[in-house]
Amino acid sequence: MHNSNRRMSSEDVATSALIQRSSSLAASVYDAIFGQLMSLKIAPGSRIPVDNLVRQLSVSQTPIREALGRLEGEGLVVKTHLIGYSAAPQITRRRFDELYELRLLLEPDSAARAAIAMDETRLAALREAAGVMGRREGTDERIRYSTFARQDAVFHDRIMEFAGNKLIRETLNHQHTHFHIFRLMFHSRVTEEALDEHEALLAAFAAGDACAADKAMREHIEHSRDRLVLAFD
Amino acid sequence: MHNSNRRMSSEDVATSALIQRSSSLAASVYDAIFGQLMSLKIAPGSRIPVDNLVRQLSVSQTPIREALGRLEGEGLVVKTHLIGYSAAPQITRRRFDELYELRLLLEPDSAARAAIAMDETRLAALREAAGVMGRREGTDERIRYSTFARQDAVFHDRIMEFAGNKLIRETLNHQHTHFHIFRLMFHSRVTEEALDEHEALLAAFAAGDACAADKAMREHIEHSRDRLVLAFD
DNA sequence: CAATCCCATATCCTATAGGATTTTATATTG
DNA sequence: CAATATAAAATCCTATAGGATATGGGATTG
Repeated sequence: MHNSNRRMSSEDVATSALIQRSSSLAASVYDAIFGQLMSLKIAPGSRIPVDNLVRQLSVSQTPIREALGRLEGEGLVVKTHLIGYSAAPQITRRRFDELYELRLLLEPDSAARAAIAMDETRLAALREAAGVMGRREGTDERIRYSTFARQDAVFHDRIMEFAGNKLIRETLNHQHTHFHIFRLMFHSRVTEEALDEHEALLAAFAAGDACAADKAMREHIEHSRDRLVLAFD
Repeated sequence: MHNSNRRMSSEDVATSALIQRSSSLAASVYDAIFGQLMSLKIAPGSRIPVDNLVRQLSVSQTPIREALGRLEGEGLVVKTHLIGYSAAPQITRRRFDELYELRLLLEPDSAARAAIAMDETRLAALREAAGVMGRREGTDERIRYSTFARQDAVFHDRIMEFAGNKLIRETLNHQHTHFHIFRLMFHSRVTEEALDEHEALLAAFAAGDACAADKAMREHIEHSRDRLVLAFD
C-alpha cells in the first residue's frame, strides 16, 4: 500500500515502518474523530454520517465503524439502529451536579495523599503546570480560555498521578473528556480566582500538609462549580 | 412510518417490528461476546480471533469488529495492531487495592444518602435483594457463588440507585464489570459474614440513619476486601 | 389551503474478496 | 542436538458492492 516492492533507504524504514507498526488505520481514524469532537468541529448531538468520514479521511467504512464503535464504548458517541451515529448530547444540569459531587468525593482525598507523597521534583512539576497558566494576556479570549482549560486539566491530572491511584485517575480523566466539551461550549471567563486557588494548593503541597491540601482542593472544586453553573441560565 | 404498506396485527408490531428496531446485528454480537467474557467462556488475556466469531455466530466481520471496538472502548478487550483482539488481562493486586479504595470513597457516602432518601417501597426492594441470597444450601458451590455474586451486585446497585447520583452508579457498575470476572476466577467461599453485614446495612436503612449506613457500608466493603484479597496468595 | 401519499435520494447495514503481516511448523545445516 | 532459514497456514486489515431503511420534497386530493 504505502511501500510497494521497491527498495527503501534505512531512513524510510526507520520512519514509515515504525509508524506503520504502532498505528493501525482504525487508530488513526479514532484520533481524527476524537479531535473533531474535542475541538467542537463536530457539535454535541449532531449526526456523524459514515460516508462523510469516508470522503473526508479517504478510508473505507470498516476502520471508521471500528473507531466509532470504540467511541461509543467510551460514551462520546451514541448509535441508533437504522439511524446511525451521532455525537453524545450536551451535558445536562443534573449531570453537571453529579460530576461535581463525584469530584468532591475523589479529588480532595487524592490531594491529601499527593501532599503526603510530595517531594521536590514533583513540586517543581506542579509549579510548572500551574505557572504557565494565565500568562497570555494579549491573546484572543477563546484561544486563551482553551489554553487555560488544557493547563488546568494537566495540573489536576498531575496531582492525581502523584496521589498514586491509577484507577481514580483514569475515572476522572474519562469524565473530564465529556466535561471538556461542555466547558468549551460555554467558555466562561478565566477568573483570577482559579489561579489563586491553585496557588493555595501549591502552598499546601509545599508544606506537605495533607489536611490543608484536602481543604484547598475542596474549595477549589466548589468555586469552579459555582463559576461554571452560570452557563445553565 | 416503520411499518411499510401492509397492515399488521398489533401483536406483530409488538414483536417483530419493535424487536427489529431495537437490535442491530452489531448489538446482538456485542451481547454475545459480552456474555462469553462474563461467563469466562473467553478467559482473561486469551486471544479473540475474528474469524472464529464469524463461524461461531454466522455473521460477517464488520459487525463483529464494530462490537469489538465498543468493547475496547469499555476496556474489556484490548487490540494490538497486526495481532488482533484479546480479552483484557486479569486484574492485578495493585488494581484490586485501587478499586477498593475507590469503593470506600464512593459507596459509604452513597449509603448515607440512600438512608436519608429511604421509604417503605425502597426498603422492601432492598430487603428482597438481600433476602434472596444465601438460600441455596444444597446446590453446587460454583453455581451458588455465581448466584450470590449477582445478587450482591444487585443489592449494591439498588443502594446506588436510591442515593440518586447516576454518574457514580454508572462508574461503579462499569468497574464492577471487570471485578466480576476476577471474582469468578477466584471464587472464594460465600461466608455468612457477608449476609450479616447486609443485615446491618438494612437496619441502618430502616432507621433512616445516614451515619450508621455510612459506617456499615464502609465496614462491609473493608471486610469484602479482606475476604477476597486471599486470592492473590 | 392543508393534509396525505408517494417517490427519489441519502444513509445505514451486511456480506464477500483480496492484499499484507504474523505465527507456526518443517526441514536443513553447523 | 540446537539453531536458523524457509514455507505454509492462519489471521488481520482494507476495499468494494448490493440490499434495506429512513428522510425529505413534490404532487395529488379533500
